[in-house]
Amino acid sequence: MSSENESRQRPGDGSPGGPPEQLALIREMVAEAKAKAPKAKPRTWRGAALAKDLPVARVLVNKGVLHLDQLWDYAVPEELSEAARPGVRVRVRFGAGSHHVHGGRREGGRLIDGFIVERRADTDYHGALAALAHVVSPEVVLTPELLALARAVADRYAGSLADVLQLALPPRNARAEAKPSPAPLPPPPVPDPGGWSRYAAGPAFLRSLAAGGAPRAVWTALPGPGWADELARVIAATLASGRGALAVLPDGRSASRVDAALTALLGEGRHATLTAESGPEKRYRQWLAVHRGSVRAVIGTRAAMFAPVRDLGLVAVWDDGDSSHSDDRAPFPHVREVLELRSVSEGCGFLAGGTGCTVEAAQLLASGWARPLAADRETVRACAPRIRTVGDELLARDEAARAARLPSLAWETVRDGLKTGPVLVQVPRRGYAPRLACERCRTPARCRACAGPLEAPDTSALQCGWCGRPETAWHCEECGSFRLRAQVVGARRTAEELGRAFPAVPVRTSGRDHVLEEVPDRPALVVSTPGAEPVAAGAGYAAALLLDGWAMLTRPDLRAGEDALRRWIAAASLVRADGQVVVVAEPTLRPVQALVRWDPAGHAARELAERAQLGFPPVSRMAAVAGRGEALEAFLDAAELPPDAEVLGPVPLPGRRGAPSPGERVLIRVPPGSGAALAAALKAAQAARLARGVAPGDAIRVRIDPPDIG
DNA sequence: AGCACGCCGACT
DNA sequence: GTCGGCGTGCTC
Repeated sequence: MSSENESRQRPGDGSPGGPPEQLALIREMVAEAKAKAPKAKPRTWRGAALAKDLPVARVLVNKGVLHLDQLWDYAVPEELSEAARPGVRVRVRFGAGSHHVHGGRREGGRLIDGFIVERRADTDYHGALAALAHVVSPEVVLTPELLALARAVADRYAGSLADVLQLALPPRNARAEAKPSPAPLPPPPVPDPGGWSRYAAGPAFLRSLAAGGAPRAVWTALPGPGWADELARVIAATLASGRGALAVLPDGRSASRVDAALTALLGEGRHATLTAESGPEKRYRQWLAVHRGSVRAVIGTRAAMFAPVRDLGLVAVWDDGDSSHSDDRAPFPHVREVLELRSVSEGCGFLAGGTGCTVEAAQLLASGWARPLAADRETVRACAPRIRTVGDELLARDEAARAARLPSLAWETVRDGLKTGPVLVQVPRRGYAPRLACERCRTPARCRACAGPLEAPDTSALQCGWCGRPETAWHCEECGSFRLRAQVVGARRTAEELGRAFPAVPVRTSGRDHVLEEVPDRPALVVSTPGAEPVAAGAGYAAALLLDGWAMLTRPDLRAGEDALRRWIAAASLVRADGQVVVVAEPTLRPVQALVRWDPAGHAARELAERAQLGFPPVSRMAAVAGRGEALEAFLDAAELPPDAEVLGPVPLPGRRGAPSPGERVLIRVPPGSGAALAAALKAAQAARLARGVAPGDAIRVRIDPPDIG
């Protein structure tokens, strides 16, 4: 015993003469001995006045570590009984501490945050309970709905409940909490369908929401700026039923468009915007206004997917293919998946909308879980600009074009477009890593064993990026060619040269570092990377040029085709209906053809069928498990994976220059229906491993639905 | 992860 | 006998 313990001796202990360390030790040993005996009744340490009613609080401690992912019982002192309601934030002592008896309380461990989940009469714990240290605030923030959602998300992603709650609940702010939230406004009237009358099933979807129904749909939005107003109308229709609504958008720009549309439709005060841009106090104030029910509708970016909207009638996600819908913190939940869970557990409507269509959304349609909201072909043709393609073989043959690095059709389109308005030029971002593909027909080179992407770690050898199997005799399955190619052209330079070619016209750029919101309806060249395209004032761009399709299509990613199409469609949607679009990409490729026909949903459906056949996500569920060799091997041996799980790899992970090797990675794939079992097995294995304690260098990283499958 | 426990070797 | 090494196990 140290002298520190001496100073902690209880004042007025009644044994002033005894050696304090030894007395403390004896007391502690007695207490521990008692603690070991099984007991039915809750006990706390002598001297603590226990709450008369329900003296046990089941607490979720705010520690993300998986092996502590469980509830802990604490004694409720009488003076905290009133405030210690289920759902409030508390502080508790947690951790193997010096178990001194002090003032009749057990002390030790550090004070950490937690939430009361339940009040109970008794405990299953065979030991003396520590007491709640204090109730942080009387605000009931962890509602049963939110707890159930967080649990479902934690299970889905093999993560801990505490980690999910960290994403779901903004940090408390006392000042925001002290202010009362305004009284809620009465439900607004049912809106008229507006642009929804362009979709066969649109008006019925609105009517169902307004009548209290829970319809589920995948919405392939028509090109043009109408989508924000249409999204506002489904929210208004849901509010009209007396229920709440939630819409999640990929970025602040798109969120503010819907915000403006909803304000135009319903005025201020009926909705809150939850985006990362607000500071902590405002953020918590907005969250509280939603939680307290004074605001029934939420528009926000991905953290808003957990927004505690009262009596939820509709959840909506816009552009679910955008990568920012995937959270970047453990356990990496995806907005669309979380909203699906909410739709089921809270019995509300669901809408996944976008000008494009993801394979996951196509799966919701294919399974019958959601219905399509799409315009007929004639309407699509009337709203979409004309799309033409220039293959780069043609580019290669066209001498003049090669000199200017631009095919003549593209040149003419830009020149003609600039006569009447702005012209958008979309160029891929730097750092796009192309994958290997057939030199002749551009079919991606895949492993013959598992259909993973082939990679060339050095110039001589080919191997599979998933299972590591070397490939020594590749030939193209499609055309029989034996030659591969991988190449990215200097896209930015092309755009610069384009600017020089039209010296009389201003060139504006929009990219990741500075994103333009809008450009005026005047002739200008607007060079933008995908996702950063400014909206053109008025009816839209006169023309668009989509450059370096090859680079977009050959990224080493399962989603390359889907993603390229999504980005092309998004850019082409900003072009007015009588405008022209030229895409520089091989016209026989499926995403290119889908763009020309303006058929993103058809493309996604075909992609889905193909992935089902090849055993790819989202038809199969995949998990990535990464770590250092021996640790990874031990983890996989210990994990009780479902019998139908297939382990691909391991393959070495690409290391950062100068950093120690990140180890190796396996992909684990299970057929439909075994996803939950896989997540559970990985979570259990991880928990068991962490409970034993491992060196930091031996950490195993588990990720369900890894985003970067080659 | 912490942090304290326990059971072994060198010291006043 | 006592101080302290870090192996191992628990945290309501």
